[in-house]
Amino acid sequence: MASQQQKPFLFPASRFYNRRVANIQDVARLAGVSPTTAKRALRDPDKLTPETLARVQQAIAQLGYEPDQRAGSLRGGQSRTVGLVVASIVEPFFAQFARSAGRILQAAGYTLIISENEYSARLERGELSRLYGQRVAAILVRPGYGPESREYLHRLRERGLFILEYDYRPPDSPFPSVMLDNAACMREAVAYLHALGHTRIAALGTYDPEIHPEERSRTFPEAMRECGLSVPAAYQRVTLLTEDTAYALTHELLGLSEPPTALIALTGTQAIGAFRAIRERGLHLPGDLSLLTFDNYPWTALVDPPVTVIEQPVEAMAEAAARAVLRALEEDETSTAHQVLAGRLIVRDSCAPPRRVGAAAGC
Amino acid sequence: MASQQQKPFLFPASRFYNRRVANIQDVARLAGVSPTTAKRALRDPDKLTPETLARVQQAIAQLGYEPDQRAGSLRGGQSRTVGLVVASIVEPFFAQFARSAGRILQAAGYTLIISENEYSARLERGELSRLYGQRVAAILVRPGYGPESREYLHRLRERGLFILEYDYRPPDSPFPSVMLDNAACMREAVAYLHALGHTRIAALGTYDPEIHPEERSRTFPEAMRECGLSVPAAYQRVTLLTEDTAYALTHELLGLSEPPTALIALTGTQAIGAFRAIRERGLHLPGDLSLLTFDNYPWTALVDPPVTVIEQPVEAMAEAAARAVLRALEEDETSTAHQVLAGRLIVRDSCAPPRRVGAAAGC
DNA sequence: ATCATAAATGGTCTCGTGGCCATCATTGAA
DNA sequence: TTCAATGATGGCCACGAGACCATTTATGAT
Repeated sequence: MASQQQKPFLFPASRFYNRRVANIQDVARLAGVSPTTAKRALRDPDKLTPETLARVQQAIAQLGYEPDQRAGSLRGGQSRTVGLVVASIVEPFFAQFARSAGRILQAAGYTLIISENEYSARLERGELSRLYGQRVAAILVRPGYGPESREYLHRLRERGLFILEYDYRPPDSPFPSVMLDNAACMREAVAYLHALGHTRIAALGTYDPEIHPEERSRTFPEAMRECGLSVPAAYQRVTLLTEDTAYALTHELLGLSEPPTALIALTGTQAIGAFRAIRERGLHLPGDLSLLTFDNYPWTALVDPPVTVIEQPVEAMAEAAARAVLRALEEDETSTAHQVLAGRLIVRDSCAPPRRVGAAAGC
Repeated sequence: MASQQQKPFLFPASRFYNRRVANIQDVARLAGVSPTTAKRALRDPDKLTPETLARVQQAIAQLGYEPDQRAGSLRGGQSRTVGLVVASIVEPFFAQFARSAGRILQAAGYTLIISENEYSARLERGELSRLYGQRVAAILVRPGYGPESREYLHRLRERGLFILEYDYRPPDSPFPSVMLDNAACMREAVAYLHALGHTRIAALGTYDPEIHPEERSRTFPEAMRECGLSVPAAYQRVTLLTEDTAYALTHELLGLSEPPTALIALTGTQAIGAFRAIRERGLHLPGDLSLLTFDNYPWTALVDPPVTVIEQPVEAMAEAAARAVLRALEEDETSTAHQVLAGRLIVRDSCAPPRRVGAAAGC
C-alpha cells in the first residue's frame, strides 16, 4: 500500500476520505518506474523491456488501475464520447437505433450518451448543451420541431463537433443525414391501397411547417396525386406523432360523414392509437377499414388481423450513421452526404378493398 | 476576438486547426478580469459588483462560453455522471426505466450513460469498466447472470461509487436495491388462476441458479404450494427472458401429453413469444388456454383477447432508484435499503376457467 | 485621520493523462 | 577508443476548471 501518505489531500465530501483511487503515478511508484514508463505499458508496450513491462503490469493489477478517460481527453479537446439525441427512447424505433449505433461506436472505443428531445427543438437545445458540456466528439440527432436549436447546432459544428441528422431532416439543413426514403415508402403505400380500390385515404397527420413538418405527411398528397387522387380537405388535420393524438385524430376522421376507407399511420406509436380508436368504434379490419402503418413493431404481427406495415431498415440506418461518425472522427472525412435508405412494404391482413365502392376506380 | 495568438498550440487532428473553443481564461481576458472572477460570475454571481458581472456575462455571451464538465469534475474525483446498466434497451420496461430515472437525475444536474448487458454478467463486466473509465459517480445496474461482475462491483464501491441494483438482485447481494415484489405478484397471479379452476399451471422458465436465477421463477413453485398445487416435473424447464426461447418453450409445453391449462410469462417480451406459439398451434385464448404475463405493455391491450397482466410500477421504481442515487451523492447517505414495490394485477380477457376440468378444484 | 472590517478581486496549485523532448545506457562499427 | 545510432526511460508542461489563500479596495466606526 503506497500512495496513502504522499499527499494529505482531502476530498470535499467526507465520503471520500481514504477513497483515493489509484492513478498512473501510484502505479509508477509501486513498480519503481517513472509515470511515463508506466503509461507506456498501456499505450505502446513494445517500448519496454519485458521485465519492466511485467513489473508495471503487476503493479496495475495489484492496484486495479484503470485510466481516467476524462483526464485523457482533456488535452485533445474532445472526448471519445458521442451524443445521441432521440425523440423518445420508449419508441422502439429509437431504442433499436440506439442499440445498433451504440454497439458499433462502442466497438470503436466510443461511449454513447443518449438524450431525448420529445420532438421539440426547445427541449433539444438544453440536451445539446448538456452533451456539449461533456465535450462529446459528435452528435447524432433526430431534430425536434422548431427553430430553437438550429443556430446552436451550427455553433457546435464550428466548434469541431460532427453533427449528423437522422430520421428527420429540416428543410435545407446543411448537416449530413441518414434518412428513410419516406417519399418512396409513401408512394408505395398509397399505390398499394389505390390498387385495392381505395380513393378516400387519410394519413394520420397533415403537413404543417411548424407543428408537423414530417416528410411523410408532406409527400402523402404528392403520392396521392400521382395516383390521380386527392386528399379531401376534411382529412387534412395537423397532429403529432404520439399515441393519444393519433387516437383522437382517428376518431375524428372516422366520425366524418364521408370517412376515409383507408388509414396510414406514420409511426408504430400512432398505429397503437389508431388501432384503439378503430376498435372502440366497433369497426373491423380490414372489412370496414384498411390500416397501414410505418414501423414493423412486433405487436403488429400479433394483433387480429396482423397489420400491413412499412418496415424501416433500422439497423442499417443506425449503422450508416455510426459509420459516418467514425469516418468523420477517425479519418477526418467531413462528408456532407445525405444517405437515403429504402423501406419495405410487408403485406399482412389489415388492408382489403373498400366495402362500398364509390365512383372512382382503376388507375 | 482574443484567444487566437496567445498559444501556438495545435491539436493533433488537423480538423481542429483554428477550432479552439473558448475557455474561462478567454472570457476573463475579454472581460478584463482575472479567471477567478470570471468563474465567480457562474458559480456565485452575488460576489461580484453588478458592473463586473455584466461585463463577464457579456464576454460569456460573446464567446459562447460553456464550461467543460470533464475538467470541472477532474479535481473532485467523480463526475456528475451516472451509469445505468439495463439488460436490453429495446425492452420497454428498461426504456421506460431509463427515461424516468434519466429525467430525475438530469433535473439534478447529472447526465445518464446507458449501457446494455444482455442479462450477462460477462458482458456487464466490460460495460462497468467503460462506465468507470468515465468516472461515473454511481451505477444503477440490472445485474446480469453469472459471477463475472460481482467482485468488480465491490471494487467499484470501494472506490467510492454508489451501486444500486434494480429489477434483479443476486442472492445475498449487499448493495441497496429497488425491486418489484415478485413473490407477491407471483402469488397473486397463481391465486387468480387457481381461483379460476386451473391446476396445471406453468411459468415460462424454471429457476436455475446459473442460467435463470429469476426471483419470479423461484417463487412460482412456492406460490403454487400455497394454493395446494405443485408444478409437474414435465413443466420444469429452464429458459431465458427472450422472445425466441419463450416461443420455443411454449411450443414444448403445449406439446406435452398433459399440457398446462394456464401459462405465466415472466416478461412482456416472453409473452410475445408465447402468444405467437399459441396462435401457431391454433389455440384460442382464453377458451383453450389461459395466458397471464408480467409487464403491462401497450400491445397487451390491443390483441384479441386483451391479455391479463401484472403491471410493474416502472416509474415509481425508477424514481426510487434515482432518488437513492441523489441521496447517496448529495447527502452522503449510504443507505443499504432494499426497496420493494408492489405490482398490480390487471384483469383482462386472456384467462378463463380451464376447458376440461380435471380432478382438483376449489381452494 | 486611523484602523478594523468586509467586500471584491487575483494568484497559485490541484486533478490525471497525453505529447514532446531530454537523458541515460547499450551496442556496434569505424 | 570513440562516435553514432538505437533503445529504454524520465522530466515537464498543457489541458480547463475548482479550491483555497492572498491581496486590494471600499466602507464605516472611533
